[in-house]
Amino acid sequence: MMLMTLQAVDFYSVLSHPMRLRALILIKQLDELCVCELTHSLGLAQPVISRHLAQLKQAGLLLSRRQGLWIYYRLNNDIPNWVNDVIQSTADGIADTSPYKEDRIALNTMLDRPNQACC
Amino acid sequence: MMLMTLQAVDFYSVLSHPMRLRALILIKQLDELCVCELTHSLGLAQPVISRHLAQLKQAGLLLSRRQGLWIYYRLNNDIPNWVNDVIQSTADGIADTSPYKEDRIALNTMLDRPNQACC
DNA sequence: TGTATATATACAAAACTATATATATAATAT
DNA sequence: ATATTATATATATAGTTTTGTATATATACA
Repeated sequence: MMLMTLQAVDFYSVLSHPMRLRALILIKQLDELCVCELTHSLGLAQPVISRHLAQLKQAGLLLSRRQGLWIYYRLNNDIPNWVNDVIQSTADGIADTSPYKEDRIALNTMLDRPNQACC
Repeated sequence: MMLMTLQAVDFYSVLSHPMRLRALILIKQLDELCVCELTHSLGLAQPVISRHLAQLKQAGLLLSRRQGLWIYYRLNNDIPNWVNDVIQSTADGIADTSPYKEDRIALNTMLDRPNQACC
């Protein structure tokens, strides 16, 4: 598998939008989320989140897979080490602050998550 | 000294411009640089670099001091730990690649740097 | 097949960001 | 004082990014 060449400035640019940063932090914590879960957690219209996820994917930070009707997004691990370190430090630094903490809570209060064991 | 409250998304935003990232990486390596040294190294018009430096300073990443006619910019150390880690990882990851490497070379070939011992 | 659901994309409008140019400020030197 | 140099800021313009709305695609299921 070929290592992604990710320019530093493209990395910073793609995370310079509040919703993209929130999506990345949430996905990092939950491993994999579908578009509807992100739409619910972040309170965004569907085309908006789809476009932001497309940008994160195109930058090389996310990968996606389809499962039935749902498309699941997860972190790409095939990124330069320094990018991985930066994402880790950022998540460690901010995941328990607002609005990232509340995004996790919003996800947990989502009633009809696909593929979640009920009760 | 009061710890800077720096929002993650503002941090990513301010580094999402190629010239601001280059300026930060160069300043981190050289400890302190004046506007004319940055103008020379990055090949920018003076008002352009001044405005970018103002943005880095306003975000809390840089501090400045005047010495005679020159204004010197340096890293602010009074930033959240995770921000410091992110800057360190980024610098370690990219400082020896283009165009950051060449920026250092351009600085070294600057003939009339202020306050540099001659020969 | 047709209908429903999840997601993606196109396109125009709105919001935001960066730049060029001119001018202002602040220190120094004569 | 006046002139010079380094830097900062204002303003108009140009360029880029984001959004709302509508539409397209892909799968599931009757």
